[in-house]
Amino acid sequence: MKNRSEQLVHDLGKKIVTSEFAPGDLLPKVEDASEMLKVSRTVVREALRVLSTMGLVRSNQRAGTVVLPRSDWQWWNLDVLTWVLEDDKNSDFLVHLTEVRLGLEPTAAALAAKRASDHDMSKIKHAFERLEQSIGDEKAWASADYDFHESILQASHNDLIINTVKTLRKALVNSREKTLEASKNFPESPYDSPTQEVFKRHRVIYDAIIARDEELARQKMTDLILRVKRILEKIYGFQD
Amino acid sequence: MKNRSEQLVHDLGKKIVTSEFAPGDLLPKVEDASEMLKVSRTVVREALRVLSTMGLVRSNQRAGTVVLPRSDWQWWNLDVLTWVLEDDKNSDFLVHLTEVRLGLEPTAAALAAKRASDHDMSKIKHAFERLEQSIGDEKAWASADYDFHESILQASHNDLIINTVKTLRKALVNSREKTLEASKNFPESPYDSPTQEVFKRHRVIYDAIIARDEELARQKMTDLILRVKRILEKIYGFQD
DNA sequence: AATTATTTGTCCGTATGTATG
DNA sequence: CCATACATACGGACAAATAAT
Repeated sequence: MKNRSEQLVHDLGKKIVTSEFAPGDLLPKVEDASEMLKVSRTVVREALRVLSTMGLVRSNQRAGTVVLPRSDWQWWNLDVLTWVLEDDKNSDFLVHLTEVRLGLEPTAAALAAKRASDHDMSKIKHAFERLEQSIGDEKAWASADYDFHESILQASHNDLIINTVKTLRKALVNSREKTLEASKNFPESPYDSPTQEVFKRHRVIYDAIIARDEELARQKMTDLILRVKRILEKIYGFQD
Repeated sequence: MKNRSEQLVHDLGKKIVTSEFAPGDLLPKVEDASEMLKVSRTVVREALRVLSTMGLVRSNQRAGTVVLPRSDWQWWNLDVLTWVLEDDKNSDFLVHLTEVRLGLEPTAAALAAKRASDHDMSKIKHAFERLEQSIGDEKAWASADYDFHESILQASHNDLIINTVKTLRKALVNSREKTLEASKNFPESPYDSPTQEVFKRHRVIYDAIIARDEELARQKMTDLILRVKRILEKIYGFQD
C-alpha cells in the first residue's frame, strides 16, 4: 500500500464489499472522515473519487456520499474482485466466476486454434512441454499450468478477453490460500494437482490447438473448466 | 459532465485512448496542467486518481505520471469502453467485443434456461410478446429487443455476467450512431432490423428457454450473435 | 417560492516524501 | 550526501448545488 488515499480506498472499499457499509448507506462526510482517520480532506476526497470510479459509491452535493447497489460495482476491477473473493459470504460467487471462465476461456482456446501465429504456437508448445515435465511436482505444475493457459490466451489475439481472464486469474491467485483452505477436506482440489489424469486433459487441448481444430479446442477447454465447476458446486453445495 | 475533475478525466482519458498520449508518454506535471487548464491542482490530482483507477496512467513520485500500455487498461469501465468504441482506429475492436458476447451471452441463455424462476419466465414471455408486436416498427423493435435480451440476462442469475453484458450493451448504444453510419452502405445492419426472419431467430431462443433446453438455448443465441459477427467482419474487412 | 443549512466542489499557500542524478 | 524534481499531504477559505424548512 503506497500512499494514504490508497490505504483509505482499501479500508472503505473492503467495508463496502463485506457490507459493513450496505448499499444505500451514507458514508461519513469528508470533514468527519478526515478528522476521524487523521488524514487530510484531500486524502479522503481522492479516496472517494477512486471508490466512485470503482462504482462502489456516488457523491452528491448536499446529500453526501452513498454506497451504490451491487449491480453498479465494477466487478472487473482487480481490487473489487479480490475483496469479493476474500469475503466468505460470497461463496457462490466462485461458481459465478467459473461460469464466466466457462464462457470466455473455451472461446479463447477456439480463437487461439484459429489465429495463433508460428511464434504463438512455439510458445504454447514450450509451455506444454514444461507442463509434462512438472507432473508430480505441485509447485512447478502450478507455475507451468499458469503459463500454459497464458500462452493460449495470448494466442487468441483478443485484447479484451486476454485482459478479462488475466484479471480473473490474478484475483483467484490473490485469494487462493483461503480457497485451498476451504477445499482441503475434499478429495479433489479445484486447482489442478499434477496427476497424469489432469495432464491428459491438457494434452487434448494442446493437440486440438496444434491441429487448429477450433471446435475441439473449445470443447476440451470446456471440459477442463466444467470439472472445476463441479468440484466447486460440491464444496459449496451450490445448486439448481 | 458534472464537475471539473470529471471533465478533465474525459479530456485526458479520451486523448489517451485515441493515442494522442501514447503508452510511455509522460503527462504534464500537476502544477503545469493546473495552470494550463485553468483549474486547481486539486482538480488535476483527483482526475489523475480516477485515470489511475481506470488503469490508463500510473503516478510515480519524482518520475511523474506516465501513460500505461493498453494491456493495463480497465476495459470494462464504461467510459473507457465508450471512448475506445468511439475511436475510429479501433474498428476491429467491435469484432473483439462481439467475440466476448459470443462467449458470454450464449452462456447466459443456457443459465437462464436452467435457473429462470416463474417470475423470470413470465418477464421473458412478456418481452417476447412485445417483440412479436414490434415487427416492422424499427423504433419499437429496438426497445423490445433490448428488453428481451435483458430479461434473459437477468434470468441467468449470474451478477458478474449480467453486469458485464450490460456494460457492453450500454457502450454499444453510446456509440451506436457512429456504427450505424459505418454500416448504412451495407445491406444488413449489425443491429437487428425488425423483419420476420430476424424475429424467427428470437423465437427459437425463446422456445428453447421455455423448454428449459440449455444446450439449445446456448446454440441459438450463438447463431444470433454469430450473424452479427459475420456482418461486422464483412463491413470492416476483418479476417483470419 | 424563497431562504437557509449542509455537504461536496474548488482554490491555493505551504510543507513533506521519495526517487534520481 | 546533497540538490533537484516531482508527487503527496495538509488545512483554511470560499463557491456551488440541493435537500429541507
